[in-house]
Amino acid sequence: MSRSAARQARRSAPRTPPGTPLARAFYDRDTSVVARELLGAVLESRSPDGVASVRIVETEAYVGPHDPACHAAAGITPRTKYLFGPPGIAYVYLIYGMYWCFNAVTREEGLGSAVLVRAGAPLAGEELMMRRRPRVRSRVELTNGPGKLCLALDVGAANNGSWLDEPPVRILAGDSVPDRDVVVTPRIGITKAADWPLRYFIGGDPFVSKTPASFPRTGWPPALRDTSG
DNA sequence: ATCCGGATCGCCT
DNA sequence: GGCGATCCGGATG
Repeated sequence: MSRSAARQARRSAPRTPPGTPLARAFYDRDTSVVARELLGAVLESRSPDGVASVRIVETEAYVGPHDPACHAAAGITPRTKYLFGPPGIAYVYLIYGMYWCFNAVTREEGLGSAVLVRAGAPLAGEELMMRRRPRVRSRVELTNGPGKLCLALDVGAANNGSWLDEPPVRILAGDSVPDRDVVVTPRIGITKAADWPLRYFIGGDPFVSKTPASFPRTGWPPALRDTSG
């Protein structure tokens, strides 16, 4: 192991063992860091129909009231109530009157910041997810978007405000994704703060919702480059 | 491959 | 009255 690799390993010190829920303290940190570190984690939903889970491959950070694209910028409403709740709960909201979007609330209670989970790769319960999305023809359409993900996992209003370390919807530690595989770009589908680079995805993963024709392999954090050696 | 409109609810001006 | 952190189906190069 090289000197820099050893440094790297030490910096990412106490990893949660794969398959165990991420601790509530995991979410009580800078929202962009949480967004980055949720890549590779497992989003799992349990229902009477069975268990379904995905490996998270795409996230976006919505960093608080100073972020014009964040729902927190409009203040507390019945709809955004849980966005302002404690870190480690779900914020699930209805978009376009029709689809649900799933977020993990971050940082301190009352700030109003969260990570949108935009896409995942099926791990368990793929048949169940297919049954929930009968019109889907190809495998990637199952979970390659925030609304699709919620349909496949049956995430909706009932999960709003619930803790993410407890069923029915949990986030579990998964494999760690190396910086060289992480791509950072502006968030998509928004018009305000459209150039803020707060979207994170695993480069080349087929389940990413929209992959640019070419994207920088900047890794993460963008400024960190190993110049030793 | 890309563009467009429709569906439909919460909250804004 | 309008605009979304979207998805789907249909029309068009």
